[in-house]
Amino acid sequence: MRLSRYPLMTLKEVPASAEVVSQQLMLRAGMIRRLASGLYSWLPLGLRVLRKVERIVREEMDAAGAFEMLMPVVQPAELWEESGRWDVFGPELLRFVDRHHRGFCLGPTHEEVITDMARRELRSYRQLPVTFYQIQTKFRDEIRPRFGVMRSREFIMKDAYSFHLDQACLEQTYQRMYQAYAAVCSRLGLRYRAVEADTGAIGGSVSHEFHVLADSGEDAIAYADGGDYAANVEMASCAEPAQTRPAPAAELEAVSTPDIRSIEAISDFLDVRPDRCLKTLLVEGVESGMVALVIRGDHELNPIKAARLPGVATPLKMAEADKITAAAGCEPGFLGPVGLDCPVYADLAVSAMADFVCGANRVDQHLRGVNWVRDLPEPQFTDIRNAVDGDPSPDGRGTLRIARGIEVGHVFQLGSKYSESMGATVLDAEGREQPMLMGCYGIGVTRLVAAAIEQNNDERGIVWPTPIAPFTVLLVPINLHKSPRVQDACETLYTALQSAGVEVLFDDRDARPGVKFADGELIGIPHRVVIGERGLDAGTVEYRRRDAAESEDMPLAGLASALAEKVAAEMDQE
RNA sequence: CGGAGUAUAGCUCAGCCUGGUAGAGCACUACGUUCGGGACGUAGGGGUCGCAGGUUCAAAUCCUGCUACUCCGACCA
Repeated sequence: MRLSRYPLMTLKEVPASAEVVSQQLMLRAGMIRRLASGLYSWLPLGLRVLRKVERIVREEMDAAGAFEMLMPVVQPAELWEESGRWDVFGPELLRFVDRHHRGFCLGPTHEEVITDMARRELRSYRQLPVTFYQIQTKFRDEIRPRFGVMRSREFIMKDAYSFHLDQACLEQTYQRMYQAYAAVCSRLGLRYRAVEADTGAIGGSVSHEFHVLADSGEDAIAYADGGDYAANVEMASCAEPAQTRPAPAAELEAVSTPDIRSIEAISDFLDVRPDRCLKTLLVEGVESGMVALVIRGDHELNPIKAARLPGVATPLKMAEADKITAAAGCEPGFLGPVGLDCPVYADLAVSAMADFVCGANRVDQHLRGVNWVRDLPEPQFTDIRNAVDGDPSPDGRGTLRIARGIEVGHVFQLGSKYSESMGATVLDAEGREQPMLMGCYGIGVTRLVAAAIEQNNDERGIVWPTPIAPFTVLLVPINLHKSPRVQDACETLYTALQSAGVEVLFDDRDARPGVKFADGELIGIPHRVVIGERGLDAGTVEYRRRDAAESEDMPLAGLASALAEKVAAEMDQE
């Protein structure tokens, strides 16, 4: 491609609205432009990358034995009513009516549509197992779209759905998909982790998320440094504390703590460490009442674990301030479990605490030297906190570390959730009707592009992994329009690279070299060749990898094939 | 949805407090000089100052309402 004819739309300045590097660089490199909140156009340069990611995903899906198809973006409301999700999905589902007043939605995912297809077309166990996938636009009316293409309302997803007669078969395909996802991530050149995950709105039992590691990631993941355990922090279970509870040593006493409401404040005020304090939270109960959740002062409540407790409303909802005052007789800052008239759950770590500090359920007062059994009955101890760095791994092997991740993929064993509600059955070998078991598997294709940038950039711009770079070789002439020798050498090399199948970008613009170098680095082309009079005298050109600090000379003779080899070697680096 | 903030040229922003004929840098057009790390000169084009109303002789500037966007808290590929 000749750059003089290519619509390269780079920006010198960072648009004010962009907050994460991937978004800044995608805008600056001219990959995307914003149309409205959470809606982006892909410019030619960005689309080249997107298509490459799609191609890799497609290849891995095909290799895993899945069949590509394409389903509509617009879906009829009836299907969603059948599965029961029309009422459950919430405002993220963009709904509308057509001219005949029939209800529709924009597909945020396609379980309903594929299950409808499956129940019509799959009648016999002999047709199973089978997996279908599509690479297609999804729409989710996110409350707050953020980070550019990373969390947009319209995005491209690869979604796959598998159908089975029995659990063993489902597990087999699940494993195969899991492997395919791992292959996609490594072919893309990404550092990633697969972790156990919550199933959320999609439903089902077993699920794993694939996270690209990046500090800007919205999720926290926990992984063992001495074993295989890895889970989303939402899911990571916490073991019972190793140490047993010491015997009470201090007297129970009430202390005046005027306007001291947070754990931090009370810890400073009384000079006790936060891990000697209790944090008491009131949440809505299943019926009108409330439930108290007690965790150690330095820990965080895990809302997913808490919502699973009997008697606690799902999803978890913190009690309103006025309800707390009515029930406990004080404001939220002074809550404690002593004398509280409602069910109390305390975290496992709390069971090992003695002589602790907690709120007195009276304004401006806390208790210190509090002990279970002696001062108040033991509550039910259970796991309700987030795992933290340094916790022992739940499987007993190694210590947990916490890292930030961008969720780029999610695989689920759905079981019969959709096939039962929508009547998707086949006849088994004995001629009996059986609901099919299903798996579903999603990859955020547009998000993968952003995640790749998030992980591969420097102060000058993007540093593309070769397999998804928009072009693989950048050809920069010096004084192209004045030197016939440079012009000849460039034209020859350009043609040779093209016939060697290399995606070469030839910067034949009438611009100064600095501009060309800056643009080339911004858009992240992995290999750069500079051709000038200087080198031609010696029969060499200057070569530099995008991620290298220094340039090196390469002989002009045989250059095209040497470069083609370099590129090919990096194309498939699993 | 709650809280905070912003809206002036294609982009980044100044001007607003203290009302008086719309500004800078970058980008764009033309010509010239320049040409190995985002050059320079000269000349240009481009704005109903988010929208609507009000106060005033006079509003980008003060007041009211609306809209859009951004940021902070509960969802997800």
